[in-house]
Amino acid sequence: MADGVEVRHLGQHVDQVVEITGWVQTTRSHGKIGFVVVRDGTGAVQCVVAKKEASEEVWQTFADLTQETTVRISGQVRADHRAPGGHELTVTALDVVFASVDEFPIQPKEHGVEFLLDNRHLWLRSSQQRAGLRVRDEVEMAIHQFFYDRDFVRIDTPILSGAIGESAGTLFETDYFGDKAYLAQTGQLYVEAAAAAFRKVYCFGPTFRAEKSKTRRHLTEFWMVEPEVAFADSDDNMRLQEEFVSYLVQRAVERCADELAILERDSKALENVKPPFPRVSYTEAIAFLQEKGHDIQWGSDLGAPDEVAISDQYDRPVFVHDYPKAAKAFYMKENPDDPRTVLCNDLLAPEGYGEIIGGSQREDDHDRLLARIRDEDLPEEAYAWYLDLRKYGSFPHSGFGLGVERTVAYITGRRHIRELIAFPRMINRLYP
RNA sequence: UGGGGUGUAGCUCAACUGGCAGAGCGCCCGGCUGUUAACCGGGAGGUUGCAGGUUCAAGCCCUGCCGCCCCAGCCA
Repeated sequence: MADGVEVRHLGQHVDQVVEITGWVQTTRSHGKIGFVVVRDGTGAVQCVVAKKEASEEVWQTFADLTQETTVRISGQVRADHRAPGGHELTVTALDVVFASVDEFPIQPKEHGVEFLLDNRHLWLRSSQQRAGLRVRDEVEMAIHQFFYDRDFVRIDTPILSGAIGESAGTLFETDYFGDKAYLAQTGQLYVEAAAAAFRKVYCFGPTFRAEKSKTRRHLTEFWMVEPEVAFADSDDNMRLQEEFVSYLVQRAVERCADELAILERDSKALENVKPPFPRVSYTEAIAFLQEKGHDIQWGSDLGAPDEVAISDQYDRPVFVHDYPKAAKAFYMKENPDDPRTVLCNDLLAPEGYGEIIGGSQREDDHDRLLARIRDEDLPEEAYAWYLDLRKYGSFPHSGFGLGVERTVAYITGRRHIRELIAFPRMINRLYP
């Protein structure tokens, strides 16, 4: 088994006889010549069986193949322009490793979304799904590389916690030895603590929101990367974000050209994604939207159509910064130049992908933070340790959270973020 | 939660004004030596989401319920 060849390396074995293992993607039979396309996880190759040249046994095995049968094939590698991928295999031996005992549900044709999600465990084998998840893998590797290269320390934050986070109504509750525990909806508060230990830190992991959202931009379980930097202000924070997002996008463009082609993503739309990104204050954004006829007043949060109208003005992601205090979380630092607002930013991706980052400078003053916790009626005891960070050598610091699925959806041009996670969790989907 | 849409064969969809429930793909059988979601001929495959109602007659009309999709809100 170990001496087999991966399909992606077939070009190095032209005219040699090699063995491959994989799954039957399609078969086409013509009476005395047959074609079987085999996918091995690294690529797909067309294998040719000619009745005149193959043994009776090989011919009969070929005739019985069905979609997704697991096979082991030996054959001679030939360069042939008629074959997808440029190479094909002239079959000399063909063995069924495991039969595909029923009709494979997912056929090479259109299917409905519900059916595909019910069969997500099988849908993963499709070329566009494979391509999307490959880009995700590249982006995740790029995330770690970016921060490792800049001396950030990765901190793995807890998934189970007491009541702590942004707003209580959207937490998944679970039993914890007779007490209530909640699934994390952010690692931010914990990386704030770690920032005083390592200066530059980030966490990366799943996060859970019990929001009853039913949009193409929401999952109940999604992955988020959250850097936190000591002695960084809001402007430093936005500079880090534009450098970070540009790095992720360019990494995918450079290293996932094949995948983006399979996804029919025009990478020209991504080539402009380089610093600096445009910056629009919330107050400027409201003026712009009112001029465009949107029904919106200073003080209310931006809705999805508002965000689209703003991001449509630019060829790369755009920052909207310094939102009204009331529209944002309790831990954000008040803007000294305009106390109605806090030092924060969203990063809006182009083409209607919406908010891929939310970030802010954190409130570093103990008494102001305590006042905000009381204003919002949050359980003070649960935040005692968080307030401690402002008692023992407080420090200016900023950070942000980037949603992995939204970012990869934007990069790949997929409409719905549920395709960019292997097993999406949504309000009405816990299977498979 | 609100607005809009939708539910028919394993899958994707048709079925005129209420009048015999159909096609393509997949599957099975047969044919074909260069196919690219091959093609040609034949076959099997149905509680039209569920429960009521109107009617000589309901996939189609009415009422209720359920599922799903899209949009909005919430957010990354």
